[in-house]
Amino acid sequence: MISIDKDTLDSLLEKFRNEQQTLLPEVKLKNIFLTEKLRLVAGVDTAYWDAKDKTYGACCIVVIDFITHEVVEKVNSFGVVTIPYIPGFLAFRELPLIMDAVKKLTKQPDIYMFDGNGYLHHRHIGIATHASFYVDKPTIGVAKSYLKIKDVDFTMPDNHVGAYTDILIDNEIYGRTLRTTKSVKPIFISCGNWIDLETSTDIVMRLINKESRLPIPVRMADLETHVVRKKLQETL
DNA sequence: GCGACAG
DNA sequence: ATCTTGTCGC
Repeated sequence: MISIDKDTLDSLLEKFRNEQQTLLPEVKLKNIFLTEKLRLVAGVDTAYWDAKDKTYGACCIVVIDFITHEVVEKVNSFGVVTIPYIPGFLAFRELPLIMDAVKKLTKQPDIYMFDGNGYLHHRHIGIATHASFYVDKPTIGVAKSYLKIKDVDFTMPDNHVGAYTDILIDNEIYGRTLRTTKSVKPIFISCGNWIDLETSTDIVMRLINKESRLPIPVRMADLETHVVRKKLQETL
């Protein structure tokens, strides 16, 4: 339902590329925290629907206790979404609602996990990395499918929990596939910012249960967006 | 023109 | 992402 004329879209893309280029030098793939001290992990996801010739979005953030896996807090935001989905520019579509939700948090997460890529991006600024500069916390990218970069495919990991294969492009590790559940498609993990890939993988694996191949915070945020959307479709 | 395409 | 039921396999 989103329609933008070509010139407007082109100028937007130009602006988006510049912002990604500007942020790139600030990305640091080193931990700025101790895993042993992690307490609150946030999962972020967004759902969409069309109504009245407009596209709406609902963003949910679920904060989980890293040790007990208890839900510590849930917040959401919603509204009209005007930026279309463009592969490689997901952050520009989702960040507005994400930040509206972040502002409602009363607890401050130690780390955020996003539904999408981080460093595993043609310019290394996928949504997880991009969002880190706005939430000012370490982030991890967790994607359910692979967005091909420079025509490089990924190698399927072995069929056992914890198996992984790194995604090497131009002699650099962009991210990795990770088998979180046996006989289920792997997910794609990548650093967001201020964290390394080993730690990202470790944190994700420690938040997996038999309910889903996705880590608990992201899975719960995903489910929550569906609940919120249904409620809003009946109300609004 | 055709295929690809995080969410 | 979203539209959608049953069904094959571990």
